[in-house]
Amino acid sequence: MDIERSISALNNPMRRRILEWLKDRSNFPPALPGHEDLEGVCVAYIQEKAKLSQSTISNYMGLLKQAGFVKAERHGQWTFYRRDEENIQAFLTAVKDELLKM
Amino acid sequence: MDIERSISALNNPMRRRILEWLKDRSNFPPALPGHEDLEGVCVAYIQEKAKLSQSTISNYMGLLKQAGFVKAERHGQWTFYRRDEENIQAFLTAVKDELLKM
DNA sequence: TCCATAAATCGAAATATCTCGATATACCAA
DNA sequence: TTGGTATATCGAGATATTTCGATTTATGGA
Repeated sequence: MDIERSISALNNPMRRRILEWLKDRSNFPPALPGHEDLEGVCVAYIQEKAKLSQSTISNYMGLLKQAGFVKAERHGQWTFYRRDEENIQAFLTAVKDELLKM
Repeated sequence: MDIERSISALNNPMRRRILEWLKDRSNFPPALPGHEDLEGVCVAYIQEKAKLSQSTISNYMGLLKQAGFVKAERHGQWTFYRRDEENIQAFLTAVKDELLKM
C-alpha cells in the first residue's frame, strides 16, 4: 500500500473517471465473443470512451495498476482491466488512518 | 468540496505530514505568551519543523487552506493554522463515495 | 511464415508543480 | 514615524506530469 503512488494516480480527473466507469461493466460495449465470462474491459473500449490516445490510456491503466486500483488479465492479444476492490478499500482505510485525528 | 483541489493538496508528502503534525499541538513549541488559548500553530513553527523555506511553507499552508484541510486565524502579526476536522471528514466521505462501488 | 490487431513502450513538446530567494505587506512597539 | 518581525506574494529555475504520435512487442489467424 504505497499511499504516495496511490494519491498520485488519483490526482487526475480522467483516471478517477475510468475507475468509476469500471464499477459497472455495462458502461462499455458488450464483451467480445468468447470473452463473455470475463469481467474486465479491454484498453480499446476504455480509450473509446475516454477519447484520449491509445498510448495515454495504456499509460493511465499502468499507473492505476501500479497503484493497486485495478488488476490486469491478459487473454490473447487483449488486456482486460477490472477494479481491485480489496485494494481500493485498503487505500481508503489507509487515507482515513493518515488523515483522521483519532 | 472540490475533490480535485483536495487531492492535489494531498499529493505531496510534506503537506500530508504537516496535516499529521497538526493533529497534536504538542508536536510544536509551546504557544507564545498571550496566545495560550489558541489551538493553532504559527507558520514559523511549521517551517522550523519542516525545514523548508518560509515562502514554501506559506504556499503550502495556502494550498491546504484552499483545499479546506486547515483554517487560518490571524492574530496580530501571526497567522495560526489548525486543522478543519469537519472538512477533512467531508473529504474522506467524498472520496469514499467516488471510489467505492456501493 | 506473413499480416493484422491490441497493447506497451519510447521520445518529445506543452504544461504544471516544487522550491527557492527576494520583495512586498501587515502589524506591533518604541 | 521608524524599525523589526511574521507572513504573503512574486519571479524563476529545476523537475515532474500530461499527452501525443511513432515504434515495438505480443498474439492469433490465413
